[in-house]
Amino acid sequence: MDKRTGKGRQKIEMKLIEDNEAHTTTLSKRKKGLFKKANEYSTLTGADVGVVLITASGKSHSYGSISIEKITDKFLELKQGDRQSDHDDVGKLDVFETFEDLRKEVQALNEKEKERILDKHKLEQLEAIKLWLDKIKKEKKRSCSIQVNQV
Amino acid sequence: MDKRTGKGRQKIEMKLIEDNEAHTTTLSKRKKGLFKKANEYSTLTGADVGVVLITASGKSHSYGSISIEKITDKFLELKQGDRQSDHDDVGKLDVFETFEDLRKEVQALNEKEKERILDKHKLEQLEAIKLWLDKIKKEKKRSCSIQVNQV
DNA sequence: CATCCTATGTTTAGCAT
DNA sequence: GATGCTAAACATAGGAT
Repeated sequence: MDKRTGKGRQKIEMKLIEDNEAHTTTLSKRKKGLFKKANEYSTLTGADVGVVLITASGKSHSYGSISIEKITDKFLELKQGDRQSDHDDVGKLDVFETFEDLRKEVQALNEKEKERILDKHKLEQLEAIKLWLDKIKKEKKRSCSIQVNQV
Repeated sequence: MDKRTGKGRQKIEMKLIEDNEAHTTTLSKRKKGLFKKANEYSTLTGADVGVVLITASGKSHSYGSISIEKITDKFLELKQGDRQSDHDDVGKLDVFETFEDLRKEVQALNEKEKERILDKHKLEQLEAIKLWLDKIKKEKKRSCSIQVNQV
């Protein structure tokens, strides 16, 4: 057979694709590629890396540079004892820090002078929540995923 | 400077590299790329995907993706104020208990510049990571079969 | 530190086995 | 399903800003 008939990689739409037979291979390849990237990152940096996939059908698959249990334990441990929040040295979004900040602010609002503390900054934050909710309401379709970059 | 002097991507050895300044950017890029792959996989398959990195220095970074429906459901559920629920992490209930009250005040002051400080992205991240953690906890509770590939 | 750029290494969509 | 192939899409090392 002519080996030159390959069409080469095609661009695909970044949205939910049916897990039909035609796509099964592609998805399998991507999972493999994802785990490979995780492994490479671990190798290059020496970091412990864990990847967990929970499929729509409820099956879970994971990759761990050590065991995924150890990864999750470590992670939860870090989160639990995390008050100092010094887990971000590459400028990524610190979700927990953000959350803690937000929570503290809200508690402060509850206990103290709401009007005073409810300054422009916090208003904008809350406004963002509102905007997000509105946005979600509009987006009825799934195919969207949420990203998290944490500490 | 001549823009055409770029050397292009070079092949690197797949081994631990020192996290010196020269490599910091590269590693940061790889982390970003890894998370992007995870996001793409989630988008294409609809699976929930979580990635955790724990660096040698003990700092953690993570990515998580969850379907927009789950995010929405969870968020609305939290908004309703289920105090008895066990998804008890870092006091998020406090946040949502006061959310409605605060939101009203926000609405009253609706004419502020909207997207500047805490963008909705961060909140999405916040919710997603917490949901993922909840999911992991549940998995651990049920002793659900998480497949592990040790390397 | 983030981001842009280039050139090139790597991944992978679509087919076929 | 896994593997092999091609070629286009994509990721990224090195360097500059």
